[in-house]
Parts: sequence; C-alpha cells; structure tokens
Amino acid sequence: MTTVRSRRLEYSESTRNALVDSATALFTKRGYAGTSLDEIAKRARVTKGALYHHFSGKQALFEAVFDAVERRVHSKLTAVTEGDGAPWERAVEGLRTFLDICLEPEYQRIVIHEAPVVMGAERWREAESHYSYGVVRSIVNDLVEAGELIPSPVEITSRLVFGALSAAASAIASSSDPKEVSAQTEEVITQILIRAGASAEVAKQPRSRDACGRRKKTPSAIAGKIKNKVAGEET
Amino acid sequence: MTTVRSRRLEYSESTRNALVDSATALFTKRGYAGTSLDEIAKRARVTKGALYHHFSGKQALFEAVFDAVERRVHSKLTAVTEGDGAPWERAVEGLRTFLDICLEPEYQRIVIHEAPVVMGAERWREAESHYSYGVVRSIVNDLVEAGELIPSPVEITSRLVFGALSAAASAIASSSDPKEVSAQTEEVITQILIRAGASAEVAKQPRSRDACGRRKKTPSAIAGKIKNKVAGEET
DNA sequence: TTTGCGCCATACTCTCGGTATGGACCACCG
DNA sequence: CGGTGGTCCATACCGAGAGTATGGCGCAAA
Repeated sequence: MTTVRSRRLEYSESTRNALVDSATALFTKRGYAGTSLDEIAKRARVTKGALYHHFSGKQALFEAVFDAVERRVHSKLTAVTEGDGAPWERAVEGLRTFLDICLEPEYQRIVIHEAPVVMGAERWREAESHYSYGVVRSIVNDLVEAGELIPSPVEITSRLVFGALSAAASAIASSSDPKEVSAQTEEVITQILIRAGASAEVAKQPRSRDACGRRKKTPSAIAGKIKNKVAGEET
Repeated sequence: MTTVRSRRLEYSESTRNALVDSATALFTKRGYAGTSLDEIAKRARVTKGALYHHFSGKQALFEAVFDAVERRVHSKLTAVTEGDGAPWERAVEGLRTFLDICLEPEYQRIVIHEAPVVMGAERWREAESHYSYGVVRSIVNDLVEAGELIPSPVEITSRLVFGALSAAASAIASSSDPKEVSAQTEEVITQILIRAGASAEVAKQPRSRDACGRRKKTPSAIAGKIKNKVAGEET
C-alpha cells in the first residue's frame, strides 16, 4: 500500500505544517484570543480556506499546535528519564531537563498557560497525563517503589510536584535572571525531595491507608552526590 | 463626607455592583471568552451602555470581578493566618483554609485559571502578590524566620508551594470526591513541610519532640543523620 | 429657569470566526 | 481520451459580539 508518496500529498502536508508552525509562533507571541485566523493563514502564505480544509476550526488548530509542542517536549524528556540509571538520578536529570524546557516560551505559554483555558481544564489534564505530567507521575512512582520517597498517594504527590514545577517555570521565565532562578529552583526542589526521601529509610510506620511501601536501598549516597553538585554550582 | 450620600450615587453604585455580580456568575459558569457583554448586562437588568459607563471594557470588568473575588478570599485567609498563634499552627490552619477556598468555583475558575490568560501572566503575578500568594509568601517567611523551615530562598519556595496548592486545587475541584482528595492533599503537604522543617531544628533547640507528628505544633526533628547531608548548605 | 453633568439606552460600526461556493488540479475508469 | 469524482485551496459572504457615537433624562448647582 505504500506507493511512492504522491507529490500532491507532500504539498498538502507541507501547507499543513506551515499552518501549525505559523499558529505556534503567533499563539506564543500574542496568545490564543489575540491572534486571528487570517493572520495565521497569511503568515503561512495561504488563506483561511486552506486552514479550514485542514482543521475543523480555531480550537482544533490550537490542539494540533498543542500536540506538536507536547510531542517534541515529551521526546526530549523521555530521552533522559527512560534510561536505565537509578530512579533517583533519572529524577534529578528529568527535573533539570524539565526546568530547561519551561524556559521555552512555546511550552510556557501554550501548554501551561493557554491550554487549560482553551481546551478546558478537563481535556487539558487528560492530555497532559500522556505527556509531561505522565512523565512526572511515572518518575514519582518509580521513586516511591524504589523506596526513595515516602510512600504517599502517587497521584496527589505528582500533582503537587507538577504544579510546583509549572509555577516555578512561570516565575523563571519572567525573571530577570532566568538561569539563576532556575538553578536555585532546582536546588530547592532537590533538597525537598532529599528530605522527603530521607525519612523513607528511617524507621517509619506505614501510614493509615495505602502502606505498600517497601524500601530497598537508601538514597544517602546519591544524596551526598547531589549535594556536592549543587554546592559546586554556587555563583 | 459631610453631605449625606446622594441617592443618585447610591443607585449608581448599586448597578455597578449588579454588573460585577452578574459578570462573576457568568465568567465562573462559561468562562471569559464564553460570555458576552450583552448577556452580562441583561442579567444585571441594564444594557451595555451602563456597562461601558462603569467600565472601560470587558477586560476592565473582568479585573473588577477578579479584585472582588480576591478581596473576599484574602480577608478569609488573613482572618486565619494573622492570628498571634505559633507560625506552624497558623500555617497549617492557612493551608486548610486555602484548600477550602479552592473548592469554590469562583476562585478556581476566575483567579486560578482564567486570570493569567485574560490579564496576562505578568499582571496576574503582580496582583496575586497582594492577595493569596502574598499570604503564602508571608507564611513561608514566618516559618523560615521561626526556624521551622530550612532556610531557603523565600521567594522561590513560596512560588513552589503556591503552584503546588493551585494545581492541587484544580485536581481537587474536578475530582469525584473533593473532600477526600482535599484531605489527602493536606496530609501530603503537611508531611512534606514537616520533613522540610526537620533539619531546621538541628540549628536550634527543638521545642517538642514528636517523631510521627501529624498535626502538631512544631515540625518534628526527625532526622539524625540528615543533618550530615545538608550541613554544607549555604544560607 | 437654566446650565451642566452624571447616568444610562439605542443604534451603529468593524473585527473575526465560521460557512458556502466554486475552481484548479490530479487520479481513475470506461 | 473525455468524463467523473475527489483532494486541495481561494473568494465571497454571514452572524455574533466587542467597542463607539449619540442623545435623552433627571438631579443639582448657579
């Protein structure tokens, strides 16, 4: 069924991509409500007719943009977090990567800020669970299972972490010295995680409801390593 | 202040309030983009003319709504957090209150979700620093000053906490069992804070030893050996 | 009374998302 | 090879809704 891709199809896909790229740029710069479809089409050097041929409406175009951004980010993230290293190391690496990603205006504005409003909070959460939030969740899950984090409801903990990261991202992006604030944020979060994990190895009685926590090895050595790394980054 | 309030002025203020109330309800139910000015005016039993007399536009009306909601919430919060109790108690009380507030659809949708998009993330952060975020920040500050939290950049820590709370709020509101999720969230956050505070105790003399404390006055000094890991930390 | 101004309604303009229509181009079939 | 259908896209139009222009009504000061 794979005949040589028809030239016509190639053209079509090309204009579709042009539209997505154009929309991505404009949505990032002026927001969803602030950009008109004519603008988007013009920047892609087509007309609204082409736009409405490829997408059912403005909303659908936005979701295509959202998906494009998310897929790119997701592959960047998983490239780091899906290695075979220790959970704790992958977590810290993932944290650093995510904070980097949050410095990108596209992700910041489209995924974090506009998407929940444009797509609705419900759809947004649903979509996010397959992308960035999903990664955070699986990392938290790994940490808990490895006994490096206190056993707590994974879903809730993940939401908290993700929310904290998103807010931090926002603050970082609008800061006068993003690099510095980003580094400090990384440190604070790491410290908190170290402490949240530290007591997982100390004698602790399982919590009331879901006490399935089995602890295997301690994060102490890793924690020390992290500490040194952080201390070395002081400016 | 010498003359009695003219009846005319009273009427004027009344219609203004009617407009704000109407807008609050509709923005909450259908969102900013989803509600028309005619609708708002109609619900307030006036016309767009009145609306544009009192507000310069849709945006300005939204900000009036935002302010109204924030002021109400703020007074609720400060009533709890500005007592003269111990910082830790006030923090926990404030946490509980805030999570309650986040269950209110008005706050959820208008302040947390729509405002950053409608007002712009920049203006939103600026406004928030006088309201809920300001309260969080001052609480964190108090905790650090009282030595009940590890000394860390207050601004960053506050951002993280506030972001976590906001995200939790969102999850809670859309959960099938808000009360339950809210309670679990409260517990997880408290646990994290306890552990984040634990190592702060090593620098001073702990007041009450309480290793598995759930809702106690002070965070327990849990870690014996954590101290070693974090000893080399900067201010 | 007159003048002026705060308060608000009515009637409009204009931008913009969405639709309807048609035309250029290619593939396929008889 | 002409017809036929289908993809891809442009042009022209429609309606909703944000914002504007204008004027009328009532109260208060001059």
